Amino acid sequence: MDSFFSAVEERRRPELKGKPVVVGGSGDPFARGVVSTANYEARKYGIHSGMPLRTAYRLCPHAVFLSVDIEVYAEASSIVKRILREFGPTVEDVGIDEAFLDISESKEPSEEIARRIKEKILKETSLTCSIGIGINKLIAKIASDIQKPDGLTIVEPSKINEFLNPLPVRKLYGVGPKTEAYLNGLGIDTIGHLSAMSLEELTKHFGNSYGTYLHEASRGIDESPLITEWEPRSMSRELTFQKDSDKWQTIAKTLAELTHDVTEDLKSAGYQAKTVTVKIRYSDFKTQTRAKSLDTATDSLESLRKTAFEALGRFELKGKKIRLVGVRLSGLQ
DNA sequence: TCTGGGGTCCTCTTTCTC
DNA sequence: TCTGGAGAAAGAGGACCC
Repeated sequence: MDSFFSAVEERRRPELKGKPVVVGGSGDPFARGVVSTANYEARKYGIHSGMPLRTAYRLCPHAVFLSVDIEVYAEASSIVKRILREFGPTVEDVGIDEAFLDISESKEPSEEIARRIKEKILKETSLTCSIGIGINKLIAKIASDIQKPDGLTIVEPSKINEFLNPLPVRKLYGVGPKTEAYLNGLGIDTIGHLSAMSLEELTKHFGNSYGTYLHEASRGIDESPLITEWEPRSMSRELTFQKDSDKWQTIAKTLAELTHDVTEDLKSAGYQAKTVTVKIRYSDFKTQTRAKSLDTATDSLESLRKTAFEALGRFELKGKKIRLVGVRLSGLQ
C-alpha cells in the first residue's frame, strides 16, 4: 500500500489533501517517537519513516502530525487482504500493508490480474497500491518498489539480470545499512557488481548462510515458498520513557506492567513461554538483555513476573539513567 | 541532539549433560 | 572421583524487516 497510514488518515480527513502529513508515535512532535509514515508532500521536506518526530518537525514545522491509529489501518488492511484472496488461495501476509499473492496457476495474463486488483482496492478502500510481478518473491518485492505510488512493474523472466544489475545493493531484500556500507567499502555498489563476486568470496566476507543468500539473490534466485501460516516464536512489549529515569520505582513498575501486558498477549493467543528476556536501554542508547529460562513453559503471571525481576536484578543499574525497558517471552509452546 | 515498537533469524560464547 | 570431548541448550548481541 502507498504511504499506507497517512493515506488512510487523508481518506477520513479530506482537508489534509495536499498538506504534508506525518503519522507517528503519539502525534506530538515534541515527544519521543519516530515517523511511521509520511505522505509524499512531507517527503519533499526530507521526512521519512524511522526519523525522530522532533527531526521531522524541524524539517517541516507546518506539517500535520498525527498519532498512529492502528485499529483503523488494520480494518483497511483486512479489506485489502480479503480482495487479494479473491484472486488466489495462496497469500502471504507481510505486515499490515504488504502481501505476496501466488498467481502461477492463473490462466489470465498477470498484468490483467494486477490491474483488476488495483481497481478493486481503489474502489473498495479509496487507497492506491503498488504491485510488482516476478517469478519469485524476491523479484516481485523489488519490482513493487520501483514505481511508486500507484505503480505496476512486471519483470519478465528473461529480463531479470537486466532489471537487477543497475540497482544499488540496498534494494536487495536483506541488505540494510551495515551490509551496504561494507559492500561499498569493497567497491561493490550495484547488484550487478555483487553478482560478479564468487560464492567463495561472499562466504569469506559474510559467512555461509548470508554469503550463499547474497550469491543467489544477486542473480535473482529465490526458491522460498509463500508462508501462509506460522507459529509465533516470541512475544514482547517495550517502552521508551519520555524522560530517561534512574528511579528503581519507575523501572520496576514499568517492568511489572509490561510483563502483565505481554502475559495477557501470550494467554489470549493460547501459548505458554519458557524463557523471559529483559531488555534495558541506557541513556547513551547502549542496549543490554538478560534472559532466564524456566524448567517448564508457563503462562502464569506470578512466575513470569518473578523470572523477569530475577533477570532485572542482574543489570548494573546504579547511577545509570534508563531510556527503555522491555520484556520478551520466547520458547513458546 | 536525536534515535518507536513488534518481530525474525543468525552468530558467537558459555554452560550443561552425557 | 576426576577429566576431557562432543553436542545440545541457553544466553547475548546484532542485522534486518514492516
